[in-house]
Amino acid sequence: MTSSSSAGSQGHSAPGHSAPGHSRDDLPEDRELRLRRIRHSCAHVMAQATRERFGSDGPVHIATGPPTETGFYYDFELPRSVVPEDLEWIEERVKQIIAEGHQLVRAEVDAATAREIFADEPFKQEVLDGILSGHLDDNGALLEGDAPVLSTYTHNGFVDLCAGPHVDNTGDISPDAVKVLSAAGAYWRGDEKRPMLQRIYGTAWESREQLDHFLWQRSEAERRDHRKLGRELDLFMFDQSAPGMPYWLPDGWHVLSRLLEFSRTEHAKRGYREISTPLVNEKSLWETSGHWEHYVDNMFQIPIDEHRTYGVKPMNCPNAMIVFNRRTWSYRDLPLRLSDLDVLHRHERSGTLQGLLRVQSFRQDDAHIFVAEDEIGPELGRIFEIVNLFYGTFGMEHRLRMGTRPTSFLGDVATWDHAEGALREILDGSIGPDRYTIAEGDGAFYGPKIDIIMRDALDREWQMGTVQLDFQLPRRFGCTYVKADGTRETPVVVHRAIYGSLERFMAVLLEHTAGALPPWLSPCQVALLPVRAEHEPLARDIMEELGEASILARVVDASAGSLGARVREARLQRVPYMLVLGDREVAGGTLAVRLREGGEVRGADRGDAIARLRGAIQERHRTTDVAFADLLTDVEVGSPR
RNA sequence: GCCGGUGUGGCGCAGUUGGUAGCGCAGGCGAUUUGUAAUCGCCAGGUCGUGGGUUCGAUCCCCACCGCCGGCUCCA
Repeated sequence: MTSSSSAGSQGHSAPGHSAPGHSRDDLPEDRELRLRRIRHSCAHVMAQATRERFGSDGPVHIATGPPTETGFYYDFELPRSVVPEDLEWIEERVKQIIAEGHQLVRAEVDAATAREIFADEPFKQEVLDGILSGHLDDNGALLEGDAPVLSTYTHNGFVDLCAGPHVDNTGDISPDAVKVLSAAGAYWRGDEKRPMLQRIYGTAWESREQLDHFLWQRSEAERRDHRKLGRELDLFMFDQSAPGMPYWLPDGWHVLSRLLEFSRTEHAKRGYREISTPLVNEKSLWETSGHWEHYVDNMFQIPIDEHRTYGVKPMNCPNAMIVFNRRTWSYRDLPLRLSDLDVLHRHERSGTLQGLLRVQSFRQDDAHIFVAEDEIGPELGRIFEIVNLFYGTFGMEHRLRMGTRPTSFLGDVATWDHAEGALREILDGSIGPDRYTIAEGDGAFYGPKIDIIMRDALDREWQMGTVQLDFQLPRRFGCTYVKADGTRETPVVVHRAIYGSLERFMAVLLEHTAGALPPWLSPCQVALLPVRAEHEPLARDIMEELGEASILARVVDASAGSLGARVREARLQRVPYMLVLGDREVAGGTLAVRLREGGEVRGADRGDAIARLRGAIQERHRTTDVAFADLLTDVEVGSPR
């Protein structure tokens, strides 16, 4: 896990915000275990309450109910849909049962007894099938070794098949630290071909304060939702006629363009050459690439007549192969680095779109590198230098995940082992052995990969950048280069994107910064606020000087409202710097600089202040205070509002 | 695609037990010329997501479709 501070997304005061409810010598693992026990037990209690609630309407079948990172859920097959009143009722009942203080009694049972106890529970029978066959645990995951012991936990007459652990007594749980949150559908065993069950989510903590803190965090997340910020800051929009296809508005497009510009500049320095290729290609290209076989469901198709169909590109790689194949290459030309920032379209199943996080049209800072097999390692090193530069620049928390050979794969094991070894080596060297995870079998079918994972405001994880090794596409397209001995060899292709989808990156960036973008990305970097109309000439004069220093400024005239109103508006728009211009500034020839992150410098030398603004922007500082730190007497760190 | 919810002026929301709708902010106009988070007044703006059905009459009831929200599945 690579992390560092983010621009102003922290530092709010909150109910119970200061280290909720655990002492200093309290080990994190102990706390985790206690929470797991509480939550797991809450799931059982909720299952009992739910059965009571729905029992009169028809049969209730319980499935499984594990603890989660912040709470718990339980899956049921119910005689009718869950409505909000049900959740209220269930929550009250859960609290009641907890308060009654029931023992949770563990019992080990043999298979026949277990079958008997859960005779009316088809899902439990299936769980038993799995456990007894010795292959699956109750989440359906593969197990190693002997079949485990079967155990049940019973409280208040409610029996559940469960390995535990649980609290000893429901009295160990604080009823007012438990809340039933929501209901949603979920497939049995996560398999869309199996029945849809109803899942009820809840959250549970050690204390009321911890619960309040959690709920406060959720409301904060709502405030930082990039969709909301996109509207408020007028960055992007959607229209019903193009679901999941963002319209980038002037300010939003400005930000996105700066991101692209940064990418272009840094890649050009490193030998990447940018290309742009057709948006649509005739179907035969997609047949060659294998997309028509493996990816049609995600492709927009354009039928031209009964003989021809075009496919809108969901990826850039096939066209990169075509570009490569236009001539003969020597080993001296490798690695050949072709970047491509074109728009891609992927048709997604309805119900999966999520603001900018999951869209149907987007662009990637994509590149395809044609490389000789023995050059993979060094090239990966160069890629991770870019990764570190980018993610260091934004200072956003992320983690890396390596995906290894899947069960169904192309090519031979030796090549895979070699590639995985190269990836691992580069990760250990440039990131650190403990700073990435391995997802066994999670690689692409054509090669292993490393993904950059980030979290959104609601703590959901998203794949951002990716680095993938591909041994298959160059083969399918007959790509070759001439080796020193005159023979031909197929190059390996490295697919890589650093931001990943620019749209998704923008979403996460907005949520991490709560809209307070780093000044170098801001569509307006400085707001010039003349106190009265007579100060407007000074404002225009300064704007011109800022313009010469490549600083984006806007004058907000006095006619736009009181100074207070204009300051408020500038803050809501997250403008990084505000210059209030009045009599004092006219008289002294100085500037009063107010910083978005808090703090103000009055009487600053005009030339010096502008130089500092320019420096902060050019150096891509993440917050406004860095460049003025030595001048500030009272710096508050925190996001606006 | 599946489960549940939802759709009223640019945004955030009321509302009509069925008789074609209001509020705040934003916007326009006028007054106010203001030293760091909202100056005051007036005005304008909506075929209540779309298409069917029931009804004398539908924004409200029913059906279908579309979008959006939360999950599941899938994924950058």
